[in-house]
Amino acid sequence: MATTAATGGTRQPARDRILDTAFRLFYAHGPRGVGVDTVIAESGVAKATLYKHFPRKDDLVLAYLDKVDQAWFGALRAAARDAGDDPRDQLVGMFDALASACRREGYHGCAFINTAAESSSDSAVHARTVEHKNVVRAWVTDLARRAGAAHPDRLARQLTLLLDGGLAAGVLDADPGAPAEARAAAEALVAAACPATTTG
Amino acid sequence: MATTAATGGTRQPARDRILDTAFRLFYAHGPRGVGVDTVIAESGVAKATLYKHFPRKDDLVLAYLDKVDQAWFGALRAAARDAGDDPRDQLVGMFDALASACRREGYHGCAFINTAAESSSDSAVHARTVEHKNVVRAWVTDLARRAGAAHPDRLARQLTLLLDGGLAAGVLDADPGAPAEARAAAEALVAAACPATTTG
DNA sequence: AAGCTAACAGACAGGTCTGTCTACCAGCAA
DNA sequence: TTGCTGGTAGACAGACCTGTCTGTTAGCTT
Repeated sequence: MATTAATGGTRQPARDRILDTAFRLFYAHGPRGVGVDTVIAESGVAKATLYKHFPRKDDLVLAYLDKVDQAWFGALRAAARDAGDDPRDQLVGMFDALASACRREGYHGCAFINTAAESSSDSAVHARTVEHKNVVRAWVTDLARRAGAAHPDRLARQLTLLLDGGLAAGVLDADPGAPAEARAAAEALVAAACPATTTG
Repeated sequence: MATTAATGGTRQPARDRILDTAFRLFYAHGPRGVGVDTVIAESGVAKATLYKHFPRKDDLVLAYLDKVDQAWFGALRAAARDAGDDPRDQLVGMFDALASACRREGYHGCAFINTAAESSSDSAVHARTVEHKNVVRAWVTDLARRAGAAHPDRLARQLTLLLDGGLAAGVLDADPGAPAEARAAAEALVAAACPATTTG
């Protein structure tokens, strides 16, 4: 009857179980749509334990956003890396991360945008969202610079607009038209902004 | 002390007052972030009156979305019309509606995306959002066809992606970089997709 | 064996939410 | 006068929310 061995062996630490559960529930219903009690019940944790690791619900929400940041930014970099060595291909290749995200069961759009939508503009959530988007855009800008874009910051802005638009549109229809067209548009914009130097 | 003449003359009908208040509050905080009691207090209406016109809160939310649809779609068409007679200019000109929306005090992103984010995928809100986006995209597709685009549906998809991306990004930074760059990207995509026939 | 840490279990307070209900009132038409 | 329509005012039920608190237990270290 030992609780820590109930599932047969070493269980995940309580903090990880809380965060994993919050990640799943918050993404599906929005942080405001999930009560702390539900997180507690589904993660099999005591209330005091949750409030020990995350004194306010907002702390849990921020930790959730950090987890999302790692996952999404990681997926973007992986997709770019898989596209080859040419930075121009990488700029287009990162849209593969968008396509596979939209395909995923239970896809519900950009967690940052969704969470920021239910928060005021001076909240910590809003600030964290701005920061996330800036980090991603800075990375894309660097890629655009290495791709030889005339105005790397402008190209990066355009591509991240397409990315955000694709994240939003991916919720609304099941057909993969949006991500595919986002990638096509990115190809056109990259081609127009980056003079081809290596191949004709 | 006559209540109907308290503001000095004929007051707006109760239904309009409710809807106007809901529009303002729902957009600012999200429907889930605004209680029915707040709408009642701020619109100066009795609870029974609100529930007479909108039996469920969800009915009020849908009416709110319809109001948003009229406003936003109307602004898009007006911006396109103001851009001149050439459909290619109109495709780019509609991005002026995005820019002025983002500039507006209290801008908080796309009401449809924000509301859908806090609703489940089988909700009426979700369906209404899909419908709205489809109507707008159909209109853009028609514009693209008249602009002589090789693939009007593809161009329309790309442009609406930029539009949605711009709506999302406009919440996050105050500087007008996003809408301006969305317009610039639209120009490039339109130019690439529509062969110039009238001018050289 | 003793003590510490981390977790479990769950009651509780105080507030907010939606939606229903009773009771009253003003204006208008028959 | 009578009755209808549309509105006001606000109590109420029942559920749910966050956050606090008391008490217990398992495992590790010394």
